[in-house]
Amino acid sequence: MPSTSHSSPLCRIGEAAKSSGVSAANIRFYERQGLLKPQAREDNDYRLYSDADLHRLRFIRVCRSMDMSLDEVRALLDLDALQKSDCAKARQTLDTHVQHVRKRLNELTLLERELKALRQRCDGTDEHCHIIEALHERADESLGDQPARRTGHV
Amino acid sequence: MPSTSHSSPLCRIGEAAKSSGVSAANIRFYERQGLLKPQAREDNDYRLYSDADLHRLRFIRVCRSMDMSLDEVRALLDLDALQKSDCAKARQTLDTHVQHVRKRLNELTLLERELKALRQRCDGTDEHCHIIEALHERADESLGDQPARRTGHV
DNA sequence: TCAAACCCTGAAGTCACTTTAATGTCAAGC
DNA sequence: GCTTGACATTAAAGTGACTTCAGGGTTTGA
Repeated sequence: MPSTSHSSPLCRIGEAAKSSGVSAANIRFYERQGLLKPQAREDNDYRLYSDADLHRLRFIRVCRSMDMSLDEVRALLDLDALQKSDCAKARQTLDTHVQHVRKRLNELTLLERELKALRQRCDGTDEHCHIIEALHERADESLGDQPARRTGHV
Repeated sequence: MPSTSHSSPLCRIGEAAKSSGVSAANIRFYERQGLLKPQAREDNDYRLYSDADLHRLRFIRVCRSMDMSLDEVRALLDLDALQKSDCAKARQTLDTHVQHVRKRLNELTLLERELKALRQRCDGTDEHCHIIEALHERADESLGDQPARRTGHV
């Protein structure tokens, strides 16, 4: 039992995981990353989370669900802790992030168009596979152009 | 007079990198992953790539630029090597991939909308930062809903 | 009493790379 | 002959955001 006192709503990591939608392993990971510390530990070293902790955890999850990097989330949390609510910085963080998302969105839109075109070249009516064929053609075409690599982010 | 000898024009890794847009370190990485082997080695152990190798490398790059995983690329290369041109499997690989891309595209479209809305809540005219405020609200709202995690792919 | 379900830690695995470190090769210039 | 610099080699570690595993300890309920 975490605590017999009804006025302290502390919960263990499993409960925290369930209520936040973040896995226990992930919560521990966030702790190692310095994003979240349980308010207390039981005698047996079990982590105990307060409502404020759970809120912070959900805050992190909301940001992550918006594809912000942990560094961006950290920035917002720190900003928030300053209590100054430095609006300019928060807006900048968000603007930068929106740009990332938009860039990736454009890339994917173009990509979907390409894949659709590629897919249409082979509808099964032909003996020969035009998809692999088309990829070979592209490999030949791409003799001189740019790398066009992914960032891994967004 | 053009040479009648059909000696293949082999190049070293730096040249291969330049001509394919894939970094030398990345080419070595692909080799470790079993995707590409240089046709030969010099006496000093320098890798030597043939035109066919370079084509294969560009094939890989084209697939990667379409966000296929290395496993998907491997599948296509293997399929191609079978010479059977198993169209059904190629189509399946592509269809699965298209689905990934589309899913991610939808996610990002919704995300952009959310971020725009979030961004609009704070235009600097107010003292208090509504962005962080809004994130806190969302954290409160999200008490009961699903994790909504990313796959890391696409 | 005992098994299932929970918790702990540290370490390794994932993906697609990049970076670093330490070493080897080779042509050009002094 | 010697140095400089651009290339090449390897193994190993770092990246981000986690997950999974190994090997324990603790709690809970039948």
